[in-house]
Amino acid sequence: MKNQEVARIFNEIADILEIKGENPFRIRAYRRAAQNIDGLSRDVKDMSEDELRKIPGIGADLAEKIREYATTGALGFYEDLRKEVPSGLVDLLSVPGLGPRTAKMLFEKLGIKDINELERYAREGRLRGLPGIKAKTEENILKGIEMLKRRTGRFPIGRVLPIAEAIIDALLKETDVRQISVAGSLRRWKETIKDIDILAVSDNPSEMMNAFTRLPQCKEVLMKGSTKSSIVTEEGIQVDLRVVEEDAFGSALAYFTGSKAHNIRLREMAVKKGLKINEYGIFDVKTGRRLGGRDEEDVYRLLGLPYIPPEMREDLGEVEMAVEGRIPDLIGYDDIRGDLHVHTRDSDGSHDIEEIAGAAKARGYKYIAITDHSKSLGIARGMSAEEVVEQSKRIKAINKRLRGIRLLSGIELDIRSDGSLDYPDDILKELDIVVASIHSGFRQSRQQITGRLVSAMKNPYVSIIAHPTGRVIGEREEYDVDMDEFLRVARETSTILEINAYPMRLDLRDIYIKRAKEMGISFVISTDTHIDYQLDFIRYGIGMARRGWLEKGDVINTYSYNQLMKRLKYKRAQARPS
DNA sequence: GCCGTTTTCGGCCCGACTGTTTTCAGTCG
Repeated sequence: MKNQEVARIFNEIADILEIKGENPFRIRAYRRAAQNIDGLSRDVKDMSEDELRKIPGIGADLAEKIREYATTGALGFYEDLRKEVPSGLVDLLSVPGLGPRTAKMLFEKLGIKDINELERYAREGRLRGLPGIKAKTEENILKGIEMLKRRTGRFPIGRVLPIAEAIIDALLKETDVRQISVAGSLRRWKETIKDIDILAVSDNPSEMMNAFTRLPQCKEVLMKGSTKSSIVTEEGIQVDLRVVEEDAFGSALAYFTGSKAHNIRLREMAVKKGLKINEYGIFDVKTGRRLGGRDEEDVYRLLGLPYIPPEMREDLGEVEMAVEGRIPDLIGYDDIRGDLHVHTRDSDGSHDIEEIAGAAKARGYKYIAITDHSKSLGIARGMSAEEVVEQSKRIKAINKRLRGIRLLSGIELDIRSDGSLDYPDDILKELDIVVASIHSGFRQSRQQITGRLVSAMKNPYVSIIAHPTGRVIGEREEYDVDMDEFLRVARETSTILEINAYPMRLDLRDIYIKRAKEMGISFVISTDTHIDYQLDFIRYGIGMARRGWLEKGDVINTYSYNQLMKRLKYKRAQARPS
């Protein structure tokens, strides 16, 4: 996928143009284009010039630049630009508090052209005396460099959300909170999170600030003010708490939830309607009168739009959809009726079948599928064909005893590195559900990997492809799937695609979900549970599904048991020669 | 550089904070 490369180059162009002091709107155009390309599910190198120009923020010029890069592997404009500014100088912009104007000035006055030189000059006290720089600024630059050095990057949402919830619980318990909510990318359920934003209404803000900075989770207080404080947790995650007036809670929540690009779109619309939106409310520009802001809905209502759920607020077409009144009715966090990817002690899970069934029933589920590993996965104690047959019989017997929940007998079937499957069809056809997935040969060529997935989907008994891209967030890249071909065959064979809710996977990811949905593909949201509490991971999968704009009907494990069984049989019936 | 119920030029989101200033520039989200 060339998209990430193109996005990186456009961002670097924007950095260089900033240092050069170019037109800020031109710079913004590059950044917006970079962001929209990064969020694209199709590879730009497969897109025609016309298709490229349909991407918001891409006009004739940038479409041509993308094409040049996609076809030649280089971009002349970028290469020329890089000759004008030393590459280390661009890195200076990553120092918090140091922007393009300062970077340029440092280069021109002192010849500083990378972070190491900057640090040396600052330590020696040789920055002070430059225009606008005294001891304090010098100190802040050193602090910024320190922060950069121990910057921990982004954390998977599965690690961050529980921390945020624990903090909110503690604040609810210990202080006089009227309203409280997470905001930021966490509220949008992004797969990775940089910091936690919490927004609250309180009669006693200073009490909140005290309680917040004294939390057991707090390792370091970065700043503490009367309505805004920041701390760092044990895990190295920054948490910001802001207290606002009750009348402005809605507009502040919209503002701090973002995304920035989404907010900009809303404010552009507001300007055209003679309105002004900020974190304090929605105002009539002419009269200065405040029109709303208590509830988040006010913001959208006053713009004449339907409410846009946080998970959609990425400026990836949701504003246009809202204008047309076509915001989808997203799947809800309580809509799942069963988990269709669950392991037991028969392979590498921690519970026996009845225990995990009980845990699922306790969560209100109506069914679960037992999908232990097949034999090729030796390290996970994969089951032989005989063992699967035996397990399937056992499940049928247990089903007769169980009340209130049904078990599907299934398998997580390994797609071997040569593309063959672990069991013959006459075993598979006896199972209720077959979840096929890749666990080996991750580095094979695009052609090989895609070929394996395609041949698995063409098997009439393969119901679902689990974790289709194989990525592990922060650890393992996606393997090289030809997504166009993969989705085409999924559609053609009525194969269901899994959204694996395991927090380190979240696979399929949002951008592919959105595209698959447009093609009319069905999904399942599953946890890949190995121990009972992992059943609760389902919400991360739902968050991802909502980011992919899925509705309840797109997801088969929102169906009743009977509907579900009908859908599972559908593919087998399709494939049968008439 | 993009874009158009203010269409092919002339606009382009909004405010807070900080450190340096004496009215503001730079940076950030």
